[in-house]
Amino acid sequence: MSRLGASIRDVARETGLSTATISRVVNGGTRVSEETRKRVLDACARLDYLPNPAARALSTRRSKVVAAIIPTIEHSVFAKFIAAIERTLGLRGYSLVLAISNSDEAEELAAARKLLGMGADAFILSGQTHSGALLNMLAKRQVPYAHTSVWDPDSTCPTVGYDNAGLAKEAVKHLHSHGHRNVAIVHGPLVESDRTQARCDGARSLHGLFDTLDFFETPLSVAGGKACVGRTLADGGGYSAYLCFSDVLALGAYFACADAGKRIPQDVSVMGFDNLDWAAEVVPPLTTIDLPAFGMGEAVGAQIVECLETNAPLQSQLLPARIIQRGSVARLT
Amino acid sequence: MSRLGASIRDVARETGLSTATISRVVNGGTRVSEETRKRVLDACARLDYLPNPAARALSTRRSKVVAAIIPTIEHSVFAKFIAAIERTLGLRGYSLVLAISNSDEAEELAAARKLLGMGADAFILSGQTHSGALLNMLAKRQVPYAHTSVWDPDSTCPTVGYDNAGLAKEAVKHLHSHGHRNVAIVHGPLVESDRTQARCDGARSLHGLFDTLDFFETPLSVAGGKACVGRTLADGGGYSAYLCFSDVLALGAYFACADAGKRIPQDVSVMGFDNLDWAAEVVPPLTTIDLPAFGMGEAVGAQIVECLETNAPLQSQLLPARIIQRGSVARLT
DNA sequence: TTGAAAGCGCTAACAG
DNA sequence: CTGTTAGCGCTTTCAA
Repeated sequence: MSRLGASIRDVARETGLSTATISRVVNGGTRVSEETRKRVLDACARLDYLPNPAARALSTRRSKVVAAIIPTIEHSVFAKFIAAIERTLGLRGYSLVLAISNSDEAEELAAARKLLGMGADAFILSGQTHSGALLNMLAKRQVPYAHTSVWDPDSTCPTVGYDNAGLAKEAVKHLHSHGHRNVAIVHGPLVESDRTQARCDGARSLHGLFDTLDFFETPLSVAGGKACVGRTLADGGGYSAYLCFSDVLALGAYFACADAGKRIPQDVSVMGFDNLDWAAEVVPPLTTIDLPAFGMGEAVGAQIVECLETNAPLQSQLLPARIIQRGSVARLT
Repeated sequence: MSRLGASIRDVARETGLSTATISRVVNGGTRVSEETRKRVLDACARLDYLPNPAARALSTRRSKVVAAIIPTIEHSVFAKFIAAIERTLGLRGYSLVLAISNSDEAEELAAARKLLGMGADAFILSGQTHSGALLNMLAKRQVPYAHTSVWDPDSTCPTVGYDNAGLAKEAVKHLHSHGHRNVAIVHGPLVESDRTQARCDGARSLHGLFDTLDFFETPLSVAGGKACVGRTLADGGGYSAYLCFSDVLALGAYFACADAGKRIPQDVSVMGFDNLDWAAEVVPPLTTIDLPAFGMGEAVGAQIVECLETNAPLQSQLLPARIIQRGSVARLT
C-alpha cells in the first residue's frame, strides 16, 4: 500500500485540475486535451504518483489480480506453466497471486477462500476435480475460472489443456508398434491427480494389445521412479519397456537401470511424459510426450484477461501435444 | 472482487446491528458481547459474507499481500523457495504475488512498479544488486524489503541467505583436500547473477592452491552444462574435477561424461551446488552443497510478516549450508 | 458494549 | 474538454 505516495488529489492540486481529469488521463486519457494530458503526466512523474490500487479496486470492482492454485510448484511442468501465466498476465497489466494446494482439496478450498478474500478477479485451477464448495463459491460470486492440464469438451466448465487419456493411449500404442508386449506403467499417486487417473485409464483401455500391462504407483519424484523401477528390475519382472507418466519418474528409471547394470534401450526401453528441458540431453535421449506447459499458461492467461476485459466466455481449448521420438525406446524385432 | 457477495451492510441489516459492530467481530471480536458475536458470526456464515479486500485495504492501508520478484522459477531452487514463502505467508493470512524478472534489471523494475501499484505491502528480492530506481521507490514509500539468496552482514539492506563466496571456497577446498589440482569451474551467466559472481570470486581467491583453476561460463541448464563439459573433455583439458555452481550444470556434466565414455568418479570427479532432490539418486550420487532453499523462504516469509505486524526491523540472517559428501568426487592418491 | 459518522483514494455518471 | 458529486465497502474514532 503506498502509504506515503502522492494521491490523485495532490496531482489535481499541483496542476490546478480536478481529480476527475487526472483520473481520465491516468486511465487511457480519452477526452482530454493534449496539453492537459502533458501537464498531468508531468505532474504525476514529478510527484511520483502511483494510483492507490485499493481505492481503484473499490471503485471499479476489479483488482486486476488473477489467482492460480496449483498442486505443487516443484515440478518443472508447473513451474513453466506458472512462468507463462505470469508473463502473459503481466504483459496485459494483470498480476498473479499464487497458492499451492499440495494436491489437497481442503487446502485448495482454503486457498481459494483466501485469494477471493484478497480480491482475485479470476481463478486458474489445476485438473478437473475440485470440491463442490469451491466451485459454488466461485459461481455464486460469478468469478470466472478455468481448469487446466486437462481438456474435456464435455465438461461444463472450460478446460484448457490436453487429452491425458488420449496421449497415454498414443504412448502405449507407440510402445506396441515397436514390438513391446510386456510393459510396466509407472505413475504418481492416483488420489492426488485426476490427470494421472486419466492417463492410467487411457493406457488400461488398450491392455488387450499386451501380454502384460502392469501399473505401478510410486511417489512422483526421481527417487520414486528409481525405487519403483529398481524393485521390478530386481524382481525380474521382465518388462521390455517402462512407460513413465512423468519425465521425473523416467529419470529415476534411468538411474535404476544404471544401478542394475541394464542398458537403455538395449536391455530395457523407457518412455517419459512431459518433455522436460533435460529430456534431450540425458543419455540416451528420452523418448517422451511433449506437453505444452508454457503454451497452456499463455493460453489460459490470455483467455482469462480477454474474459475479464470483454466478458467473452471462457472456452475449452485443446493444446497440441505429441510424442517426441528420441533414443530410449528400442524397436524389438 | 466479490461483486455479488454480501457486504458488511447486509450482515448489519440481517442482525439488526451496526456495521461497526460487525467489523469488530470480524476482526478479532474485541469489546463485543459473546452473544452478539455468535449472532454476527452466524449471519456471516449464512450470508457467506467475505469482507471486501479493497475496501479493507483502503481503510487500513495494508493489503496483506507480499511481492516476490525472482529471476526465474524454472530452477527447483527457486521453486522450492517460492513454495516455502507461499506456505509461510499463507499460514499467517498473507498472500504472495509473484513476478519473474528473467534476471533483467529493467524487467525487475517494471515488475516492482506493477506490484507496488497492486498494493504489495513488502517485497522479497533475489540477490543483492538492484537498480537504484527500484530501491528508491521502495524506500520512499517505506515499503520493507529483503534481499535473498545472499548473506552480507555489511549490507545496509537486510539479506537473508547464505555466504556464496564462502561456500564456493569450501567446495574448492574440498576438491583440493581430495587431491585435485586441476579443476574446472562451470558456472552460469555472470551478468545475470551476483550470486554466481560471488561464488566465482570465492573460488578464484584460492587459485593459488591449484595447478589449474579454470572458469567456464555456460547457460544455466542441463544442456549448458553438458555442452560445456563435453567441450573441455573433447579438448583434452585434463581436469580431474569439475565444480559446477549448480546441480543442473552437474547433471549436464554427468551426461557429457556418459557421452565421452568417462566414468564418474574414476575418470573425472564432479561436484554440484544446490542439492536438488535427485542429487542423491543420480548414479553415482552427487557430492554437492546443500542450499537451504526452503528454509530461506520460511525465514524471509516469517520475518516479513513479523515486520509488517509489529514493525520490527528486518534483519540479515545467515542460513546453514554445507557440503554433502556422496560419491562423485574421487580421492586422488 | 454498541452506534453514528467521517473518511480511505479513486472512478464514473452527469453537467456544463 | 473539464468539473461536481456521489458513492465503492470497510475501519475507526468519538459518543452514548
